[in-house]
Amino acid sequence: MPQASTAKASTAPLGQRKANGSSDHPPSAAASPDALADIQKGMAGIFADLADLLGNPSSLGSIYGLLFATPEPLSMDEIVERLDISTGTASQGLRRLVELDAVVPSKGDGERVTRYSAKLELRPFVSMFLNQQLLPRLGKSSDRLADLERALEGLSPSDQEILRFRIGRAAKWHRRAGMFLPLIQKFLRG
Amino acid sequence: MPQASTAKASTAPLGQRKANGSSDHPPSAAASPDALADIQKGMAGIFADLADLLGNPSSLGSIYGLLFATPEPLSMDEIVERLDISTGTASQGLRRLVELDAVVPSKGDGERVTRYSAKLELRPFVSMFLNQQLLPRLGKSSDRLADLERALEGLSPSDQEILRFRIGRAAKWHRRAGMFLPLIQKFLRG
DNA sequence: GATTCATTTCATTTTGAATTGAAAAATCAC
DNA sequence: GTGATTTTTCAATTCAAAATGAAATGAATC
Repeated sequence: MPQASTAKASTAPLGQRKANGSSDHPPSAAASPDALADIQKGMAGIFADLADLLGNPSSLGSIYGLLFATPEPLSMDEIVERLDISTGTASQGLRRLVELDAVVPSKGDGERVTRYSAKLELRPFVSMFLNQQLLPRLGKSSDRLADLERALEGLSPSDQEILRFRIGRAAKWHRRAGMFLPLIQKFLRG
Repeated sequence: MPQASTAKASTAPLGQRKANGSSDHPPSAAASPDALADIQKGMAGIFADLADLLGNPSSLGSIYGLLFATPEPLSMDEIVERLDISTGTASQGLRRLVELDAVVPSKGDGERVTRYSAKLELRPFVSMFLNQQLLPRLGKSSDRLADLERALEGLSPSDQEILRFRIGRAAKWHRRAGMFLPLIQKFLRG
């Protein structure tokens, strides 16, 4: 993975947060010059890893993580700047996240730019994986196993017995996995 | 899971992703010149995809699939030949599979070569993923979330409130995931 | 010990998904 | 409409992971 990930003290593209000047933060301990930026970076990193784990480009996760940790909606430009990614990556990533219903675009009144904010349920992020990666693949594998079962006929009787048992085992496991997925989905929901 | 490979059509050195060897329809009678080889190829392909899905090199799956569909143990050379992979890949893949307890090596009497056969439970293959990919990563993310929670103190009160809520949400989800994993493990076992 | 074959190691190469970036297209203000 | 700005598209590039293959190592036999 090129960049993103591994939250660290950064190479600084995070930079400024508008408004806020510097006047008000009376709470107890003051930490970084810009604690919010640090948190945003951290979240971007965490979600980048998650995306990667689920087989998605980590940039998807970075963008979502940034939005997740940002109170007000951000424009694509701001995202590009803060994450130090290209416009292409941002554009495609945002499109995908909107499709997944993990991020919401909004265009305020006479505004020219579209701004994006994260939906706060994490489910879309995971469901996306289950529905778009796991399910289709399991389905395809099951079909292929069925094909193999049919191909058994061409074998010698002894091989046929052995292989029938083994293919059956694999098929059974697939079925089992296919039954658990919806269960997991339900669990995520509740 | 690192990559999402989405089965390729061309340049397919590893386990034949598509069944269709050359003549694949005679539903009842003997079809291919070597039906066993076809089934082995098919299994290699299926497990290659599974390995890929779980974030492992697909060669791991190819090897396991081949062994799974082979009645008698195979030597490394035979594996190299049948899957058309390099000795290096075979050596490392076998080592890993043995570590995972998914494959068993054996050296018969005065034999010179080590032969390998697949354990028929599929669990090791999946547990490996859960234990080596998911669990460690979730653990790391949880730690990082805890760090972020601590960093909240540097924020303005309003941001602090918003972010505390959001980080809490992410943390809650992590905890939830952490609880489900063992449950899934148990399910796989039963 | 010397020989032969099996296996591991690891520097190099390949591969392919992710990313870039600049040009094209779309969108909006006026 | 024109001009200015935002967004999308996509060929080219990048880069990390996977695979290669040959040399080094190990193991068994005589």
